[in-house]
Amino acid sequence: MTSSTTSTSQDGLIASKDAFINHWGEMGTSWGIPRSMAEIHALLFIEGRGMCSDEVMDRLQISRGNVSTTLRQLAEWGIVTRVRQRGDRKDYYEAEQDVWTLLSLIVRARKRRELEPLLAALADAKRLVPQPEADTPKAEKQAAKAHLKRLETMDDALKRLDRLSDRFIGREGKGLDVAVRLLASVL
Amino acid sequence: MTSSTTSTSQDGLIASKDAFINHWGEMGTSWGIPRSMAEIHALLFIEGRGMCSDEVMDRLQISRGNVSTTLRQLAEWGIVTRVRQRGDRKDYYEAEQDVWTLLSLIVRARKRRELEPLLAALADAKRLVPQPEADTPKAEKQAAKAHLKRLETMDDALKRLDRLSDRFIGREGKGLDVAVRLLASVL
DNA sequence: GAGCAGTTTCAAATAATTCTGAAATTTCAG
DNA sequence: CTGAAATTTCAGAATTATTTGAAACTGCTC
Repeated sequence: MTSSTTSTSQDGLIASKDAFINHWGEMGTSWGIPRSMAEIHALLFIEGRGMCSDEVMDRLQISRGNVSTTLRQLAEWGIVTRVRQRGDRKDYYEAEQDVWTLLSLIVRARKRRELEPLLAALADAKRLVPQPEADTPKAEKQAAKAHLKRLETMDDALKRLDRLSDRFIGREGKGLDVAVRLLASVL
Repeated sequence: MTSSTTSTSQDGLIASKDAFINHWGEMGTSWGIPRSMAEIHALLFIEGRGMCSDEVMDRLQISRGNVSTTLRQLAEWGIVTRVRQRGDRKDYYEAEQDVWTLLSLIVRARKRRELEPLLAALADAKRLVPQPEADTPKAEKQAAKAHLKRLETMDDALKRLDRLSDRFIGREGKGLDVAVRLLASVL
C-alpha cells in the first residue's frame, strides 16, 4: 500500500482544507474576486508553506496560465510572497499568515484600485456643476446647490475613510488589529 | 423652444449627475454589485427625491423588469425606501441620504449574506479536522494541530469583525460615523 | 366583474468575466 | 552558445452573471 492510498487522518485534514478552500473561493466571487484567485490564496494560506505552480495546478485543477497570472497578481498585492530555493529553478509562493496583515493588504489593494479612482471621479463631478450666473433662475440655483451638497457629503465621507485606511495600513499591518481592539473596547 | 430643448445650467447639472451615476456604477461592478443596481441607487441618491420605476427606466435606459427587481432588492436592504403617494397608484422610491447610515446598511446586508455563512463554513471546517488517535503518527498530529490553529486564527478575526459590525450597525446608523471619528482622533 | 395601471416573474438573450492551453519567451546550467 | 525547465502571454473557449421583454399577475376604480 502506497502512501497515496493509505487511509489515515490525512483524509480528514484534506477534507477540512478543501472545505476552507471552497468556501473562501465562494466568498471571493461575491466580492468580485475570481474564484480561482480566492482558491489559490486559500490553498497557500491553509497549507502555510511555499508551493510551486505545479503543485497548485494539480491540487486545484486550475490551468497553468491561470495559476501563473493569479500568483503574480497576488504577489503584486503583497498577499503572497515569491520565494526561491537554492538549486531549484522553480518559484515558490507563500501566503501572508497574519490575518490582520492580510486584511490590511487587501484594504490597501482595493483602496488603490477603487477608492482613489472614485475620489477622482467625484472631483470631476463637482467640477461639472454649473456656476450660477446673474440670470440663473432661482430654482436652478437651488438645485445646483443641493446637488453639490450631496456630492460633497459623499466626498467627505469617502475621504475620511481614505485617510483612515492610510493610517492603519501604515504600521506594518498591525494598525488594523489595534483599531479593531480599540473599537471593541470603546464602542 | 420647449423646456426640453432649452439650454440652461440644467445641462451641466445633468452632466454632473451622469458622471456620478456612471462612476458609482463602475465601482459597483468591482465590488460584485450589478452595474444597473449601483446605477439605480446612484440616481436615487443624487436626485434626492422619490422616483417611480418609469422615470428610472427612462433616465437610465434599463428594462422594466430589471428596475422592478433591483428596486425591491434595494428596499430589502434598507438602502432605499418605498413611498406611496395619495391618489397615485405608482410606487415611488427614495434613497437613504445620510452617507454613514448608507454605509452601515451596506455593511449589514453584506454581513448577513456573506460573513455569517463564512463563519458557519469555518465551523464546519473545524469539525472536519481529525481527532488524533493513540496510533496517529506524530507528524500527522502536528499537521492537524497547525491546520486547526490557522482555522481558529481566521475564525477569531472574522468573529471579531462580526461583533464589531453589530455594534456600529446598531445605533441607528450613527455608529459608523462615531467609530470613524473616534479612530481618526486616536490612531 | 371588466378594464386598466402598475408590478412582478422568469425563460431566453446578451454581455462580461474568467479560464484554458499551446506557443512564445525567459532563465539558467553546463 | 545550447537546450531543458520554468514561466508568461493571450486569443479563443467556456462559464457565469446580468439584462431584457413579454406574459402573468395584482389590485384598484368604475
